[in-house]
Amino acid sequence: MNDGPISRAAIAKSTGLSKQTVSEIVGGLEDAGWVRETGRTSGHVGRSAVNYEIVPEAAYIAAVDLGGTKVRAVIADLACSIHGERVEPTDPKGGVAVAEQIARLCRQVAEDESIPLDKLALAVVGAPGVPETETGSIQMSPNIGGIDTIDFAGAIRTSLGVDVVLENDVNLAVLGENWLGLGQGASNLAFIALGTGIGGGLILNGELIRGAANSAGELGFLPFGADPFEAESKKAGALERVVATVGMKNRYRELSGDAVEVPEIFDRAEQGDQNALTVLDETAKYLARAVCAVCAVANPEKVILGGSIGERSELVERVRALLPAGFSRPITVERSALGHSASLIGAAAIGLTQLRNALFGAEAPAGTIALPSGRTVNLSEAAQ
Amino acid sequence: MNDGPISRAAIAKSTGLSKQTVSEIVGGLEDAGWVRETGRTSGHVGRSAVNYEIVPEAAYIAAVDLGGTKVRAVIADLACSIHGERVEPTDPKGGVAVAEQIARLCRQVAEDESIPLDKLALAVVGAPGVPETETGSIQMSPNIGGIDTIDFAGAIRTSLGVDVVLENDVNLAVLGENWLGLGQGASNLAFIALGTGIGGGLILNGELIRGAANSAGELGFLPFGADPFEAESKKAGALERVVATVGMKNRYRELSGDAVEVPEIFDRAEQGDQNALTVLDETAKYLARAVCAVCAVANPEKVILGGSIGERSELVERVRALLPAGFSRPITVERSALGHSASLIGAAAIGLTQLRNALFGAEAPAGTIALPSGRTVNLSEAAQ
DNA sequence: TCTATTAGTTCGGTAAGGGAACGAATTAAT
DNA sequence: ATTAATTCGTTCCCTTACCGAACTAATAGA
Repeated sequence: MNDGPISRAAIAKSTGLSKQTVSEIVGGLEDAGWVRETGRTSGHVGRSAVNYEIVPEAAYIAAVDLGGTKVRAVIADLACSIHGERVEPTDPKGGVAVAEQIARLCRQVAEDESIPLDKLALAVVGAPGVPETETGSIQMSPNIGGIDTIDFAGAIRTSLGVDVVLENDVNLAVLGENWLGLGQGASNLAFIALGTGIGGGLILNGELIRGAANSAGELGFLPFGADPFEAESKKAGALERVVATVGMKNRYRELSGDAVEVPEIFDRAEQGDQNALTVLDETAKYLARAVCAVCAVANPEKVILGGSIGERSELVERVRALLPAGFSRPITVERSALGHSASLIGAAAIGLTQLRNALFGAEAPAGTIALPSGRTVNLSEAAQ
Repeated sequence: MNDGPISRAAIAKSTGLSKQTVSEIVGGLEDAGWVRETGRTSGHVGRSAVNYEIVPEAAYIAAVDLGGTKVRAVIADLACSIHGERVEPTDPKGGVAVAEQIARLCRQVAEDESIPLDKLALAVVGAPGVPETETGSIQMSPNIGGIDTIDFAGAIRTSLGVDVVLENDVNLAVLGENWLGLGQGASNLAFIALGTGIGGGLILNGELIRGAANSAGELGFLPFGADPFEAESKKAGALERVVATVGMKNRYRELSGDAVEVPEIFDRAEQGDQNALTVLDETAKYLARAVCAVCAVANPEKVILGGSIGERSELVERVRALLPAGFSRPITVERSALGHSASLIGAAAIGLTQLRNALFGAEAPAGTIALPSGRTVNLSEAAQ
């Protein structure tokens, strides 16, 4: 379904439904307040047509990106436009305190934008880790305390009064890129996020892949980098040990003796520091191998790199240069277009898809997005 | 849908359809000859019910397993029973000759079993390599000559006169294991076949994963084993170079000086040959890493090992022993229950699913199987 | 003003299925 | 043997979702 003013005749043409069926459906939606008239066509031969548009303020969803350091919340309307935004440092108390912080942020954004809370249909919360649907908790999320032992989704739900969906942030990122980023139209897409850790999000056959235990895309456990059968690798993941923040810092200290943060390593590399360049080269090599692994297993059309480290063009270019040597078929690698907003946009994608499927007929299976891509400019603009 | 004699009332209960709807549908199928009455229930309180069963001989599909050395063809009826089997060495002329061989084998099996050819609805052909839907050819299949440049599917189709579906053999194997093997009920399942090469088949979200270019599961290109960015790895695949038949033979020759075949290596290992044991240990380690890689990316519920090398319990046990050291969550690894028949059974699964969906309503998306698992004993028996 | 063209409605019809009532057949209890 | 309880299967009518054809309405351009 495409958005924007559209006449019933045009809907009939594009959907293949007959004119009177479309008239009936549109009539129903109009009576229910979901769509409204918005002027008429003119200019071409023949009778002018009445145009309809979705009533943006008919329903809203909240999209939340919960990170180890920051929480970010926005509200999106039915027409897929963003309204307002709030960012705060993540409450260090963790657990219920974070749940309440998220609920409060959503309420505040709604108030900022004069959106009545009862029009809020759903909140989608993205976070690092493995959300457990049964318990409502989030496992394996070391940077946010106490959310692995409580019904985190339930706590937000109780405080905010709307349904809550939890999803892994990298999974959301791949949905975001699929909707508004560089993966548009791809039904087989991978997103690899490299930052504090390394994680992957996968869309295959047009659907988000979560795996049997919601832990598909745990690329940190790819069996190379460090020795995969060593005790330390069992905890941290063989690849994650060497390729993510800690691994890069360690490696640079090994080479240079300096204990510096990752952005500093990038800066020094730019200034020609040989040790920093070595670290980047090595990291790129590992990242390239991770890309190869994902392609060997899943064969996506495109791999998008993101995360605070993975989105650095220094790395993306190095990876691009390495890949032709390692794989028989060419692999398309892109730098994330949405940056750190990919997850937030993905959260909006899930929420809006669910909402719109409920209204306009649920043709799409869960984990698939079918949203208009044209008019959602302000979401893309919100990206950076 | 479950098979076996079943009353209309029971169908109504299990499908949720109303009784009269079921009566209408069953009536239609009976008129068309797809189902028939088969006695009545008795024993419990209440009126006795008329039972219906599928008419097995109403339609058939052919399942073909095309390998580098042998072609195997069977025919399955609508009730999922196997009828007849023929095996032949693969025609070394390759190309059209093989297509005609397959068509002839199918005709012969049909004749053996007095099955009229016009009841044959479909032939599903599994082969190593990457089938191209657009051209009907099979790419990357070095052991069977000339099938990458012709319309192989079309050639079979022309000669046999029925629709032909080509599918990768490992993809079929995972479908086979999902239907009648050790992966029953799993909607996230992986099959890794290790033999001449190494390949993986993946079912995620209940659907077969083919990837963007039909080459998901090309595990030979996993970036470890040999140096992944070396020229040789680009052709053969870094992992395939060291883990499959040729790699094992080379490694054993390196260690011992003897150029022997793989089964001989296994025999010598059993007799305590230290070099042979080393080769097995190393191969197991690589295989375990491949399992880890698949689990890190796709997180299947279970990984099934097969192929002439991968199905050896010596390897399966070694892999099982290694895995707990390499992965945070336990990974379930099984030895293929269906052995070299997994692909054939998968081919039957695809064919029968397609056939039955066409008849009984196509609720299931492509790449999903929804077949009865109980009564298909003779297919499982045909396995070894 | 007339005409081609496009928009939208009215009217009837079809396919898939549901709900309720009811007759038919069967076992179990009296 | 009769009756009650239970289950099977049908009949009748309803709803939902859709389509096709004919028709009316509006508009640009000749």
